Amino acid sequence: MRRPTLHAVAARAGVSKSSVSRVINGEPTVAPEIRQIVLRAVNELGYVPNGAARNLVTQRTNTIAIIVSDPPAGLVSDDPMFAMVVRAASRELEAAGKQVSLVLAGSPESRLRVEQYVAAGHVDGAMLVSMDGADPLPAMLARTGIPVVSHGRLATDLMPWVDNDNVGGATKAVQHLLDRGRQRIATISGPLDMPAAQDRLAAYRDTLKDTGRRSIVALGDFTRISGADAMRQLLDDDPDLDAVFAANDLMAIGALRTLREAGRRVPDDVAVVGFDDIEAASYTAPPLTTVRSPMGDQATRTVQLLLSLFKDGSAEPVLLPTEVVVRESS
Amino acid sequence: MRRPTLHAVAARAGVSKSSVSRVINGEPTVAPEIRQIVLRAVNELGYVPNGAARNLVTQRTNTIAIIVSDPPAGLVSDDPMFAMVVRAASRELEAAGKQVSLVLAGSPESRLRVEQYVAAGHVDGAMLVSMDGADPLPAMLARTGIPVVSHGRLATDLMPWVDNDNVGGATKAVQHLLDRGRQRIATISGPLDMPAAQDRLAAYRDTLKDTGRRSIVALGDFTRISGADAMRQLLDDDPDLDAVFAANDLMAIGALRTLREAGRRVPDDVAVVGFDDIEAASYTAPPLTTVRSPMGDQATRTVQLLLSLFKDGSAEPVLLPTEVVVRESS
DNA sequence: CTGAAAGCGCTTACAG
DNA sequence: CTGAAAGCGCTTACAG
Repeated sequence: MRRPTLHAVAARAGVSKSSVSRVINGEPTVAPEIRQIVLRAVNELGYVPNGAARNLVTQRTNTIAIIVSDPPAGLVSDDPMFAMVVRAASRELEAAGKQVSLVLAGSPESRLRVEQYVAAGHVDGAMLVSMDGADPLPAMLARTGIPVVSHGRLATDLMPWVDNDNVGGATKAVQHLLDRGRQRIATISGPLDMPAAQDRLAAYRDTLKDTGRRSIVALGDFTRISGADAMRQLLDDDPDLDAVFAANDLMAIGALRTLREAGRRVPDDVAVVGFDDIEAASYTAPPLTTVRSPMGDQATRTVQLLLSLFKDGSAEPVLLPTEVVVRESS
Repeated sequence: MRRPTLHAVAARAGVSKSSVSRVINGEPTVAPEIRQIVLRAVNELGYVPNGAARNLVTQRTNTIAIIVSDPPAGLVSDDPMFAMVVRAASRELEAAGKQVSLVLAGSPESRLRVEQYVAAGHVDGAMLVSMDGADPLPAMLARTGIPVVSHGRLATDLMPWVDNDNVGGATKAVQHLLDRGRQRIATISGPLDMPAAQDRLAAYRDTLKDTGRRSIVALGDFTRISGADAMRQLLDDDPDLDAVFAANDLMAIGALRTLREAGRRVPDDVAVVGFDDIEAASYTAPPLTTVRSPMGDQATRTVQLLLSLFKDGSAEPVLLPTEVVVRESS
């Protein structure tokens, strides 16, 4: 059995399709008795308007794409931040009556698919998540002309974004370690093609330089295992280090495991500070000192930015303040 | 500037719309020279077919909904399993040329929205994630007549599903603790309206009963904090317990924290076993013994099940084998 | 306030 | 192999 159409409802109610359409869309210029009759017919037939037909004629889809730049290795989507972002954004979009289309753009081919998808008019706007500096996707999407925002600062000035104050947060983290009297403070950096990693590393370097200390840097990719590996390398390079600032909590968790295996006590021998304040940070042994963005949901704000873009046609980037949450690891 | 239409391409190429359509859709019955001309016009104009128009006429959308039953508290989406499921499913669907529509259905209102959304023909099929036994959504969706599968066994027989062998896995976990010589084995259960939690608890009870031991049960909701709380309660109830089987890794992580705070050594005083083998299980102190489904991606299989449903019209439930991964916590 | 008509941008029998 | 025509199911000026 086919689904009933507007035509069927009109026939049953004995009115024109125009009137049915008006009732369905809640237009005020409909006589109460007609509204009644139509609503009854709608209920009796279980009518639901066809989405494709509606999209075609209104030229809108009420759908927003969440486009996540997830490398083949799945670095991004294994991060608890990914789930938080997707959830918070979904909620906010649902509250605004929008549908969510999730697109994981990993390979170059899938990037092409994304472009086609957007160009086909499937979505009214898009939110980019976790784009690295070299990614061609932001430029592609900006070219399509639909409203786009980025969750996370972009290297280029293609669209408004919402980000944590990475520089401020990392500065506070390193300052905290200095305040604790730590002398040899190392860092585990994120992948340097990502602005967040760049900012956190730069802040680390600058803060140490102000005190005349030298930087001790190992490179990770924001995963636990990379943090563990980087920590091992740092201990090799400088066995006397007494503190490490990891550019995110996952790498800090990896570093904690390496320190435990190496017999270093935390925080007695080595203090550890992370970044993000994911839920797991409260459950490490010892619980992890880290940097949190207290304004809460960057993702929620990103969605709001997108919505304001629809309303006002333009929007300014947003930088959310960050703060150190001191626990027992430092 | 409007986007170019099929009509514009036809005009530029000097052929009919039919021919352009055939070229776009790769139909073989097109003369090579016409194909050339059309493709050139497509490129010159940057033509991309309008998705809504296509959906309307073909009565298909090439879109699959991933519908996640996420309670207001966000229990599900904070779970690393959520991210894994979404990622694996997205990949598999993309490989099959499908778009992904992500729907988080928490409140009763949003369930209604989901029904409308599906009834509006926005998706060709759906994959349900983490439905509890009382959820009306599966029945709703089964009624719509579109192909639907469930990631996780359903209490009712409404659609095919893919699940881990929860009973087998939990049985092996408890057996493992018995083999280690543990005498008083407690469990932290998941929420009992979820089939996975029911199965794991039942298997725990049955395995212990076979040895004449009594069950020691505390209730959690699959979150870390609930595991921590439940562990505290278990220690109150039975200070002499020497092992605990948590129904998922997150609760096991919470239990580890409580044990640490209570001064119990793991595994010397209390052995701990989890379930799922999430990445974090390798990073706890000590690393967590847990149950893994080695066939890997339940989500990938669920998508494959859905695709086979499209092809064959029917499909059988799939149960994936599980195995214990022994680490240092037991 | 209501209805007939046009049109959104495609695909797909049907003739030729 | 190609094109003219119908039609997918809606919304929206336009008359009345």
